[in-house]
Amino acid sequence: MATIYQVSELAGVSLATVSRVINNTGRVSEKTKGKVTDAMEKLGYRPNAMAQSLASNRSNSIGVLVPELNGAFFGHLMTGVESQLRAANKHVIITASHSEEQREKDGIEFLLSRKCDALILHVEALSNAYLIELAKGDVPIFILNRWIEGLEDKCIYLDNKIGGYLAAKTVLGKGHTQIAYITGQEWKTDSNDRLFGHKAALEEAGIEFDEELLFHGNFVHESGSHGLTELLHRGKPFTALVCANDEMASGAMTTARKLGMNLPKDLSIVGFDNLVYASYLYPTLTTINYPIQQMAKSAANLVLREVYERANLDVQHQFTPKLVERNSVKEM
Amino acid sequence: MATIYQVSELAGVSLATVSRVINNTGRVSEKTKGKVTDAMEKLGYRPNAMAQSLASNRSNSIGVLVPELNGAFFGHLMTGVESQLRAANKHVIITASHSEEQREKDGIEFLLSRKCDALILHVEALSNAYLIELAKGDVPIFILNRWIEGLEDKCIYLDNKIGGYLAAKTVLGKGHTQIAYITGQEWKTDSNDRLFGHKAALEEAGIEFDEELLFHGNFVHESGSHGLTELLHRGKPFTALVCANDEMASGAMTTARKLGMNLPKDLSIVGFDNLVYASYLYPTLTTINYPIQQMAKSAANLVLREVYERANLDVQHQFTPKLVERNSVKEM
DNA sequence: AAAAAAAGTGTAAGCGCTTTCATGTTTATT
DNA sequence: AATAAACATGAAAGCGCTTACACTTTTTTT
Repeated sequence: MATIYQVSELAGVSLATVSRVINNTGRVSEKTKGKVTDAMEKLGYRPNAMAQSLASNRSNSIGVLVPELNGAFFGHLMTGVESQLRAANKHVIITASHSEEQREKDGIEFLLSRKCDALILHVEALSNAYLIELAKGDVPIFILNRWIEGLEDKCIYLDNKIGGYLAAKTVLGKGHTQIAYITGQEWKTDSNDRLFGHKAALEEAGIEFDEELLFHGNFVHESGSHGLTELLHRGKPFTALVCANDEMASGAMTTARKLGMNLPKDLSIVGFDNLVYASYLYPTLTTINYPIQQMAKSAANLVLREVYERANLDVQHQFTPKLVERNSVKEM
Repeated sequence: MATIYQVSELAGVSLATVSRVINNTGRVSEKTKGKVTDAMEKLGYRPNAMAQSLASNRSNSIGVLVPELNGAFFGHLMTGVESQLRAANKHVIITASHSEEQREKDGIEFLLSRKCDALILHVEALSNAYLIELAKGDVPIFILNRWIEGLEDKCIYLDNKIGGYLAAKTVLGKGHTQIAYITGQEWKTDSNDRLFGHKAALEEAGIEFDEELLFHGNFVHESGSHGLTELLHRGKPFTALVCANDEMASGAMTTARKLGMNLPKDLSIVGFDNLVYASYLYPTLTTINYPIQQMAKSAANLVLREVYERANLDVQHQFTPKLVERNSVKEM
């Protein structure tokens, strides 16, 4: 592999000049630039990213921490970040944390040791205090899908309350009044905000929220199944079920069918996230769209702007979810 | 950030000694090692990965190229690779190519410029010749989901022929004789192998393969929809439809339902891949399991063994798909 | 107890680049 | 034509680490 030294020799200029043309910094005459690019071409020269990083104290890499590498949701997140950053010739180092506090810490430590210029984090178990402390360090961090007081300008998040409100409104609007709800983990703000929105819509409609119609799930398919079974078992009637995410909604659908229910005739269901497969289900699932890819792009742009001083990048901090109406809610 | 120099000073030893304890190379007495680790601890020292790479000519990073970052299939691939490599304190740089030849080349070039120690590639558009040439370069490459003559020991792949055979056997075994087939792109070996297996099973059963019952899709949801519409339109009757992957199968299911068909009563369907959502569909989809995560782990182990000289790692080159029987195929 | 081998540690030369500062060369200004 | 400003280039000092080699000390062998 050719080095910058060989390029400089072939071009008949100094190292410094070659470096200038590589980075497009400082002044170089057109003529010299031509000689250098020719030499680079001829040698098939490719700068050594490690040496560049060491010398410039920039690694041009951005660490990304997500709970899982698989899963439709995080797939879109990664796609959004990677495509945007790659276009700027930066690269992403992705690692998974499985939503466990220790693994989230390890993941961050790992990315930090890799000398990332910035971190984009989708963390759930770590406390606000920890993140605020982390943000004081040398490496800028940006937080996806979470709002933290004091770190507002580092956060990109969705208004889950409105989402929860919209979901409830949908079934309410179709005349349902007996509405069950399957929520996610209590310690996740997403869960709480969605539930908060749900309750607000209920209250607005003059319907009292009934704890008996609430099941505490954990955002995975199975918990949607268990949830419906349990709710049915409690004996309190309901005509609609809103789930805090699509996965649980699909779990509930599977179980409903197993129990011989006819959907949406016997039960209306709405989800949250709008995963790809929401429209593959039967009936196709009415849900709340989570523009995660777009949000991830915003996060990438934020990094580009704050860390690499790129201009004219459009960054939006708060996003608003929208209803995606399909066929899983029937008119009463 | 503390440097190795400060550690050596605090510990009262030389740089070389500190380096030895960091890397666990060469000999260091227990006593000295203790002093060094204490000093590292006290300073919160974290080696600068860039400097290490530059000096050792090892980046400890492995490049991974996949068509998409989202999508259930590649999610599992990435999970398999990342978890295994991360455990070995290596890190992965993931980039997406969208199955286009130029972007696959660009992706590889990009990873190479990052000084990856090895590349794990899931490429589709690049020719065998190109890959064979690439393999001659300095950076070892490993190929996932493809078998290339001359690169056998760099490849980890699935026997798609058996998979196609199994899928056909399933419907055949239930008494179906009029079987339609939706295939993927002709230039993808996966498509061809699966179709090959399909035809073999048919032949074995004494059934002639009918071109009229074959639709050329492209592995995405919509093409399953179009496929079924078109096949139905041709007028040739069939009681079973086997699709070259689950995505197309789910597309076909959506359309079947839209046309008022009752599944699996009016049409039996089988897929391929066993994506997570295959069991969320209605009816739950009978399909062929693609152990991609396990295969990805094998690829990671292969890298660890070949590039980082780790021993005792279990590497399997060829995998055999298995049938996952669910409810989308009815007994004739 | 002397010789040989092994163990433990340090010195110093890079790895391939960026960047500051100095210097030489043009071009514009009066 | 003399002077100042702007432009173009090079020399050299690192960035934080690894590693070949040399050297000293300890242990083993005879």
